[in-house]
Amino acid sequence: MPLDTSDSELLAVRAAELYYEENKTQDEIGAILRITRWKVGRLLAQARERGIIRIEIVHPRARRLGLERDLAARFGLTDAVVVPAPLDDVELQSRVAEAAADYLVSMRPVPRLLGLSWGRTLHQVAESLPVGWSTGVNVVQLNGGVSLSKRPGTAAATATMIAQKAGGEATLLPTPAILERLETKRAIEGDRTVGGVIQLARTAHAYLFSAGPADTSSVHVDSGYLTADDIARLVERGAVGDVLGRYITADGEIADPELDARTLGLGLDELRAAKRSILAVGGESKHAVARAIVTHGLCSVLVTDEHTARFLLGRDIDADPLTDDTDPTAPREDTP
Amino acid sequence: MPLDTSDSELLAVRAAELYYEENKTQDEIGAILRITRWKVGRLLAQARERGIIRIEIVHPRARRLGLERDLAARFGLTDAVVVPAPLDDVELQSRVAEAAADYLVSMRPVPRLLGLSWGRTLHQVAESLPVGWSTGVNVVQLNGGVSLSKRPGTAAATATMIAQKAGGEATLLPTPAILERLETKRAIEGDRTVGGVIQLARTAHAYLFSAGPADTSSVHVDSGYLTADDIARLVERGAVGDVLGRYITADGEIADPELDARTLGLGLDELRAAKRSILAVGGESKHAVARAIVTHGLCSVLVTDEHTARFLLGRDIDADPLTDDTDPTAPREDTP
DNA sequence: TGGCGCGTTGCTCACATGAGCAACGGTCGC
DNA sequence: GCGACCGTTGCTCATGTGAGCAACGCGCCA
Repeated sequence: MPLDTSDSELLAVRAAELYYEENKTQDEIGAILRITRWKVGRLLAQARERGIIRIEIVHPRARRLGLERDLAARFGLTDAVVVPAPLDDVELQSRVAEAAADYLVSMRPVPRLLGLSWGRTLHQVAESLPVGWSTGVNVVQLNGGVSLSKRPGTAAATATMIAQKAGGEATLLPTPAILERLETKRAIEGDRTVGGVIQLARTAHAYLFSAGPADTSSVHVDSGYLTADDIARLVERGAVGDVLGRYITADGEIADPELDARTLGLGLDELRAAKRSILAVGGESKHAVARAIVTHGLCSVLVTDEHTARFLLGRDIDADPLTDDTDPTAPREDTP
Repeated sequence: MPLDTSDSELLAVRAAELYYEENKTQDEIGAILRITRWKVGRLLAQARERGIIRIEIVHPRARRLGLERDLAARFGLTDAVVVPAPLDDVELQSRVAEAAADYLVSMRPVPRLLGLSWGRTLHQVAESLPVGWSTGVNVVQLNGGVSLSKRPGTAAATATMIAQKAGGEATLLPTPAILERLETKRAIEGDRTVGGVIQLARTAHAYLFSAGPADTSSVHVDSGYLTADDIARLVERGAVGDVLGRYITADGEIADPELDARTLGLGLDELRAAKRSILAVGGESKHAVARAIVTHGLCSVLVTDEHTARFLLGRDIDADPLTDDTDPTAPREDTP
């Protein structure tokens, strides 16, 4: 039992109880504890510092502003959105998606043309967006997304849903994500319609995309573009995951240039050059690819979960959430 | 997704984050969220009401003032002390003991003579008391406590330790708790010394006692006064536990008058008549006996844990700790 | 169309609170 | 024993905040 602290600490606890649980004024507390109201104020300040008083915001849409600030500062992001991690992994995905949807809704200036990738996460974003989330926002797909096997058309559905809900038009890229032969890819690319879509994608005001892990749970394996063997080969080459269907290494480089050449859609450099590129990614399996993306400037806005955020910042699971330096030296833009 | 609430609720969450995590002023938050500062204040009030903002005092010596107030009101107690329940049961015991010690220290007017029972809990109370916790407080034992088997002398040690630490004298009752034969008990009681101690006990300014469950974990079984069979018989007669060595039923009556007649020490009626009788009891096994005591006026001050408190109030484990009606219609005495 | 009632909004004002400052008291080295 | 120093205390004052109130908009029904 720490004797030196117990004096003021116990008093601080009593003061905190009376202040926060009993809604008494500091003056009243002073009268009860027989100390001056200024001392009460100081005790409360101490209690807050020492973490005796824990204030938590319990809500599915809550965010972690401290982590957001840290992420933005560390990786030079325009913005970051961090949602508290729920226990459930499925819940986590949908919270990230919801947060991304919120971000889209409140984004200013409103992007007249939104470039869109596809995948599980983005489909959830589309579902989370309210009807009429904006007016006249058009959508263009950034990479091919005709599914070869299960769930045909989700890529197209995602894009059209987002556009529809904002009263806009969706321009689809109705091609495979990865072609078997380079010639085929070049030929399709050369097609005026397809070429036009990619050209249009380059003019988008904002990009919204996700990322996939380099493992067999990847949507590319699901869709039949890649086999488990292909993934294993990519991992050998250092791939950590994919962005717009392009597999990258931890260094942010293309893992397999040959494969990449057969991948249809916007290139990584074009993504990197974009002013507003929003990455929505959550879950432990995507930590590595998320790190590759943020450390190499492939996104300007990051929407993610608390665990991923801590991973990216180097302080893993633990780290007291209360020890967030509320130092206003790094003021950020408002993101209401 | 609740659409009607999301408007103000989401806004409230954002406001709460900025207010509690970022230490922004309501005015600043208003500027960020583009609402007036009054609306911010109202949103925060709403968030607090709805339990979106959870404020918790994380400290071993923390207390639950809301429950204390409720207990005092419900059972007509002079005072109540409720400590938050830790996961560990051993920890719980020592927290209750610590709280009882705190209560003793700050009790006003200082009792010049303190009547004392004995047991595991009270021994911990004695240990928790700081040296010099008061000046010149004498202690008198309330019931016999010579252990027949293990841990001889703890009863005496408890009393002397409490007295010593306050620079006072301890008057012991060096007799068995329960006698085998009624005649023996009467004979001992008739002894001038023993009779004098009991007489002295009747003049104590305050009583501090605990309670034991009516099961084989009872200190009476440990000490060899009762056998497991005895306990079983008592339970059959409706016993829920013991106070000052006397087993009582849920109705607050003596479970076995014959046994009780052989039990040495202060009687229950004398305890009930006392102005300041402090019961320190914690743990699930003692819920029943605690209820018997508080519902039948056998104590005027209750020191216990959160679970027991909720049990006594009828709202078991659950019950949102934030939904404590902070209605100041039942003002209580100060217990700094 | 015009009252009526209800919830919401922006305001005034009084009170609660935190920052900053001077005075105090205890401790240490000389 | 004496003065410098550091942490603590009680204060002033500016700012932050909540209660209470009038005005407003809105839906409802006559």
